[in-house]
Amino acid sequence: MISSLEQLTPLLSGCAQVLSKDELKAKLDLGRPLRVKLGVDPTSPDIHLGHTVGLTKLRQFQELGHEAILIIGDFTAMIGDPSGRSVTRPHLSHDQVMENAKSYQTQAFKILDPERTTIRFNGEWFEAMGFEDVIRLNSRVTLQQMLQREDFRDRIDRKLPVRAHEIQYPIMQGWDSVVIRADVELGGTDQLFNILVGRDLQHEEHQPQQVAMMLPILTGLDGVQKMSKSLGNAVGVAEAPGEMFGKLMSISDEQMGDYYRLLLQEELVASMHPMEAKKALAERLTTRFHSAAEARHAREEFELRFSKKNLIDADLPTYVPPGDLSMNVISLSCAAFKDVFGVTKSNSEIRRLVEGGSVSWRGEKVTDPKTVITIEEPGVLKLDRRNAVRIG
RNA sequence: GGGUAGGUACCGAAGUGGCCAAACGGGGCGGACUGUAAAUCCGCUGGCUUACGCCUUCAAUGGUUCGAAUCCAUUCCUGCCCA
Repeated sequence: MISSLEQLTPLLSGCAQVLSKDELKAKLDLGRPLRVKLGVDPTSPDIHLGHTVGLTKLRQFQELGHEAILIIGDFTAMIGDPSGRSVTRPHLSHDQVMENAKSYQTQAFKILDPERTTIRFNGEWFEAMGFEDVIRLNSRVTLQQMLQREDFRDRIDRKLPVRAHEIQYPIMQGWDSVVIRADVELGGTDQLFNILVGRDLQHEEHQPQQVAMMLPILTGLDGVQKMSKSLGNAVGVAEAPGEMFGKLMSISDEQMGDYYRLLLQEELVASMHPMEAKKALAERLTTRFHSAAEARHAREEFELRFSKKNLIDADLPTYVPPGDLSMNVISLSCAAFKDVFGVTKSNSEIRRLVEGGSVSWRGEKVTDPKTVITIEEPGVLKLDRRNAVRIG
């Protein structure tokens, strides 16, 4: 194992905050592999780029010879982390959670080294707890402590409900640290409070306290909010290469620096044209989760379709209408959306698209919803900003 | 348990008997412009219908009325104050 000082620099890079660096240094000086914890709640079946920030840091620890402990919060997922939320999360059933957990693991191993990863489900210890144990655990913290949290504060100020179970979340996350005797816990900056509760509980249990390592939060495609599947602004690691590339091309220039730093672990070259920088980013990330060839292809397709606006030569899905060769634009579009993209849109929705000038047939805009399209020979039907199909 | 203020579309928020599919703002979608960036401008934003129009929606259920998001009753939910 390389010296603690040599490890310290790469480990600290990219961190938003570390409590404390001295403690981390001291732990590294112990000369043994550290137990590094990262918790994820499988609230949806897919991991997105936001998750990969922490996973990548964890991978870095692994490469330096430390022990990665990935906590799958099968139990905590049912409660939902109130961090950064202004509303109570919906409950998930345990079955749903376990289903999600499965794909989470496989996707997490796109980044982590499976050989050197310990996976623990926190249901393992929480399910075994009786009410008495829960009460005893709760007696370790004060309500005032829990209410210090900004998101609770905020909700109280805004006169929104805060459910009693929500304040359990930090306690549970903290207890995970006690159970696995974590040396370090990784998390986004919004996890600060939860991670500190872990330290408190470890102290109560007469354990050495974990170091809190906070990574910056990756913003989603909207450029404002934290990347999250439920906000619909996420790029999933299992998404198709073309999807992934395209989504990454839609991030704002302001976000690019963060994306470079947090996902590629390097600095954005300021002199680069933003569009080129973005294409490079998209291609590299697509390569990471797919392959260089697929990423290359995604880029070429993107340039063809969106930069050159050449839909004719683009690699579009084909839709063959079942019977009629003459169809109303709306019916045709509706069927294409459904059969090709699996998206069900109402006729009204499609009429709006048509009237809004989004739909075109063989390069000609169709703005009259009454238009009947006659398919004499194959052609391209553009549906909206990003979707088009070849008909015939 | 008592008092009190509330529950309106994705969110915030008007509306308090007909002119309400419901103002306004945000968000979202589409268009123009572009680099699927930002900014700006324009349009759309319950469903069905070529259309006249019809249907479902203002926490839930029942009622009053020619007519209800609006009035009444009951129920459920939330905030605040008191105990």
